[in-house]
Amino acid sequence: MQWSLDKNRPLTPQICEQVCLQIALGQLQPNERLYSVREAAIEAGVNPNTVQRAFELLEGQNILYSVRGSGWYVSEDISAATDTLKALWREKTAAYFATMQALGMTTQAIKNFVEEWTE
Amino acid sequence: MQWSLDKNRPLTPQICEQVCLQIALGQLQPNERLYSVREAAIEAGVNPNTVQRAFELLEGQNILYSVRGSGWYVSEDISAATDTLKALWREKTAAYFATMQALGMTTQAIKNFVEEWTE
DNA sequence: ACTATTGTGTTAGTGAACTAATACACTTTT
DNA sequence: AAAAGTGTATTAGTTCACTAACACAATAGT
Repeated sequence: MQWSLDKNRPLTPQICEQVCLQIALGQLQPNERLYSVREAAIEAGVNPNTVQRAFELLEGQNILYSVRGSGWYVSEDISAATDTLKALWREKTAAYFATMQALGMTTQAIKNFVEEWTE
Repeated sequence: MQWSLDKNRPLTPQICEQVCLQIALGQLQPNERLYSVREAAIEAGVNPNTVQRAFELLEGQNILYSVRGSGWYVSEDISAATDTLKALWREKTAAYFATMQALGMTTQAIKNFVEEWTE
């Protein structure tokens, strides 16, 4: 899997998010083995400890599980991953609205601004 | 002026943004004197050095100017402040779109999601 | 003139989030 | 059995953003 990490934001949550997304998109199947902590760290250009921490967080959410000496695997039930992804959408959007309101925009003004957005 | 600062984000840019907004809203008039660095620091619950750094950044953008021994003042021409505010809107929105796309959403999906948003 | 208040500069300390470098135990492969 | 690869744990170092505590110079109010 390929990583696109923003060096200016905390890496650990970014890794969590991208693994969640790959699972939700079906590009990582239930019980499929991930790259090892060391491999993924090299691939993502990040320290192995950071990957380890991210995977442990995902384990706590029942999105991954580990087998000592063998590797990390996608959980049998991927609903935790999709739920987390949806929660992230809401979270990021709420934060965006809060930020824009702090910059003097009303809810309706934000909606109009987004509607007219072209990238 | 009253401050609403999010402890979890860098304080300096937040201070800059809020001063910009107050100027753009006309609640700080051209050549009006701000609270002193020390006063503002107490008011915002922040270290004086942080306020100092924020004001210096705003000075570099021609939004504020300082008079040694006297205080900080709003620039005669407030267009820099309103320009900065609009730039911030674009910047935050671009970042939001980038984040949501990294979480698997298309541009159109984001627009729909925002349209239906209720807080 | 005196004093308080101002902007300004410097140095040191803190916490979070990583990086770096190991070491150890367990599996898998050979 | 041996070697290589794995998860896991620990300790130390780094960077960034901010806090903390001053010191100094210029202005304003008395």
